[in-house]
Amino acid sequence: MAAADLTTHPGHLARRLQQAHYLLWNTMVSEEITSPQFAVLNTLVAEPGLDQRTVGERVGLDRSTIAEVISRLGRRGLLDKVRDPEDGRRFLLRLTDEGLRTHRKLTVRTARMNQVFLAPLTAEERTVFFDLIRRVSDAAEGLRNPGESLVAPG
Amino acid sequence: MAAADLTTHPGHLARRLQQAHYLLWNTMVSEEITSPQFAVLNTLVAEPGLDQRTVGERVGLDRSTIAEVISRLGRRGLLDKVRDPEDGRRFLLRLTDEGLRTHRKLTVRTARMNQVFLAPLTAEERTVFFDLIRRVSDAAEGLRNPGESLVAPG
DNA sequence: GGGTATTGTTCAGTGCACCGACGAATACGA
DNA sequence: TCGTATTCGTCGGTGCACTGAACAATACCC
Repeated sequence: MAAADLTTHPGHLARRLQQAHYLLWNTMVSEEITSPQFAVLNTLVAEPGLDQRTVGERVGLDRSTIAEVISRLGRRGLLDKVRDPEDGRRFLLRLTDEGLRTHRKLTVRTARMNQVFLAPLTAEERTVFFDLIRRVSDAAEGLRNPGESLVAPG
Repeated sequence: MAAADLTTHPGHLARRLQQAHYLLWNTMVSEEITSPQFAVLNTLVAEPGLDQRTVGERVGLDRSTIAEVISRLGRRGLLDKVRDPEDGRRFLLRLTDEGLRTHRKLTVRTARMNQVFLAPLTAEERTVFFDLIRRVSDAAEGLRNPGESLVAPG
């Protein structure tokens, strides 16, 4: 059987896109704080006091991964975890002052980086770019829990 | 400072897209062979006897990562490494019969998976989707080695 | 109120992905 | 030809990402 052309394989393209982003992030935004870590900071700016699982849901990370990311942010002193007094299973998360400062600083740099990253595209193309990726991702995500947002199951 | 909207951040979208793909791959293609591993098999079908670094270049992986991927494929008996008699630094890579069989089987499944993954998009949208992602990735990759493919430096 | 189910977190295991440093082999230049 | 530079592969370290299993706390139902 002949070899396939990887440039028409969305998975391959998705990986390359993420690598390209990773690279640019490292040079233009931060070598310490990663993009997923920034996503967590950003979520906690919008909604302070969320529990760990919900933060993971917001940024699209599973339980194990979000636990590690949060542990790193905690070690760096960017957020605090406290047990929820109303539900002993949860930890409530809140940014420290240092965490807020870091978020503010990185927000500026991230905006600059996105400009560079998207520079090859026109304004209309960027809109299409976002729309197409979101539609594909959402559809695949929907295949994960069949019937999740449909009528109540049997 | 207000929190940013992650749905307009290409890095966040790229990560989500790759996760969605990873998920679908796992359920529709293989739980043992991953997408990067398939990319390596595919490259060696097209160009048997490549050395490790070149394979990495073809699929977009750095030396460390490609070494691990190839080591796993070797452990599974899907490829062989032999020292290049003409250049003792290199290992030449070649698929085993088992590797060829695996590639053939996964090629079929991968095509099916891509159909499902891209189902939300029309034929024209898929073309645009590929084009936009490639342009952004290529441009970012180009920022990595400034002047690499330009006129001779200095 | 007590047993069962669910939920939040953690842990172990696997795999991708990067960087920087190292050793071995080769290529090049004085 | 000899020394330096480059190149290929490896190794150690960090971080993301998933699964499955374990554990504790809570919720629910008889």
